Amino acid sequence: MHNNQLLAHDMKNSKHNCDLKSCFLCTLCLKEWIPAIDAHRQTIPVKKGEVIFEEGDAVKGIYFVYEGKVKVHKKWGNDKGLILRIANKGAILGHRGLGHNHFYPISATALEPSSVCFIDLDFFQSTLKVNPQLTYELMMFFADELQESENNMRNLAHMPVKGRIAQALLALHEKFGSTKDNGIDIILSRQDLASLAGTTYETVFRFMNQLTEEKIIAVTNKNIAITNMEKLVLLTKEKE
Amino acid sequence: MHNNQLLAHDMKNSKHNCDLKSCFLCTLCLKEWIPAIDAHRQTIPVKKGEVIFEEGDAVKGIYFVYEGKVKVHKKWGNDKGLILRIANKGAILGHRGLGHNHFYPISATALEPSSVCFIDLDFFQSTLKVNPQLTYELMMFFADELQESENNMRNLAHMPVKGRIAQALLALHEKFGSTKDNGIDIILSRQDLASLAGTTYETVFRFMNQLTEEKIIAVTNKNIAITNMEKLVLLTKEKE
DNA sequence: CGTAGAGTTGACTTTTGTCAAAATCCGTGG
DNA sequence: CCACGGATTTTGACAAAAGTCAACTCTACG
Repeated sequence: MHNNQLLAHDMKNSKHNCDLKSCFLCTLCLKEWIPAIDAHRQTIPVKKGEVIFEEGDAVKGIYFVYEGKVKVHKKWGNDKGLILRIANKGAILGHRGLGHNHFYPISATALEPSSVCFIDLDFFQSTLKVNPQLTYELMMFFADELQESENNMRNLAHMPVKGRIAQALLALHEKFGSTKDNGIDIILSRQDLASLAGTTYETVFRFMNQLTEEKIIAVTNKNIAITNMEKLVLLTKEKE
Repeated sequence: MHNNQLLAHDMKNSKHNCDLKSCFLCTLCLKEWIPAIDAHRQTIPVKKGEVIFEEGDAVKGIYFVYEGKVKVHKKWGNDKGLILRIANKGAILGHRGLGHNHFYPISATALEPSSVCFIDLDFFQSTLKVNPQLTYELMMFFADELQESENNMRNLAHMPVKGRIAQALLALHEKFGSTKDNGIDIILSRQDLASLAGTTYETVFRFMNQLTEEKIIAVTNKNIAITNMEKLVLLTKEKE
């Protein structure tokens, strides 16, 4: 059903009718700029597992997630990595490519079939120039992201793995909400979960088992449900 | 000798004569705004070890470092912590207090006798409003900081302690340069070094010894000199 | 039906943190 | 100038946490 919306978007691009709430840019840009945005926008469908851009690529522009979920991650060696965040519908992507380094410092890979909107850098920067309010909001957004990132840094440095996994699960629950059967509304491989918590596959596996035995979570068919929020929260506090 | 400059600053604040290069705001603000800045600026001397603001404090404004070095850190429990960065002369401080959370997410503590400039939030925000260029630069600055922070995150997650310490030493050398006798131009307690590398006191201690034995660094009177840059760099690459 | 990738498990090693105790440095007041 | 108390430094023994490796199973999917 959102698909229709997207189609409408692409078909008659004379009219700007994307869901305002789902696009950072749209919610903030000037009314008179909207037709220009439509002309410069490119909607790109991405398959599950498809790479949208990769660490080291030259920055060509920025993206917005219209539909689906996209992981933003950094590589480490060839198998390991770290997921910095998961971009949901409406999120901005590739903004780390602003700044003075003109290569993406991170990769973006779709976790599910998704649809992203691409806006080339030149145009985006002109938009920023004519719209200080947008620049201001973007700055605030960066400030918030920086805070979050630094929180995560501290956790990574001092919280034991178990706590980090608990934290990751709580964050996912917070961010993606739950389905009717109370499961977190996202399906992640154990590998991705490991990358999110900054640990290894096997370690995640074992702790997930342990959490299940302790009836803190319940896993049914790849879907994780939190059954004892209090205990999970406690785990993030341990050793504080 | 820079002291004179600061004194001049305070004495006759009708004239704006701080070293432009040493103040983020000054280098970017509008000429006509400068007298207003002077009127709103407050130069504050801080003693070594003195806390400039603390995690959880309400955000009153932002700071610039005129002179000295200030660590920006997050607490964890009552003894441990994590140093996020060390602000040098000219650096902005407390900008993390922008964003939507109106409490500082971090603390700032002077590492040496320093002098900081305080600008209240209201005034700073009005400056941003009349000066989109400043907002833009600030956004870029945030983008850069975010990149750096996320780099550090990955390192914290996957680089072994030895590599992180090596990394920290290299970063310090890069940032603070060296004195004539080739030592890194900053004096840090082992505890601070530990917090910077995200590890414990004793671990830092042992590795510093090891690095000294391997003739990679040399420590004389609290001052650390890198004597074998190549090997140090190698340590940061291990296991990649 | 076979293969690749994800999940499962156990045994083992290494790294790193913790604790505790001694040694040393340093500023202050006598 | 010295003695004192507190902080920092130094060291060792030990424990726990977490990663590595290897093998085996399951499942989806062409």
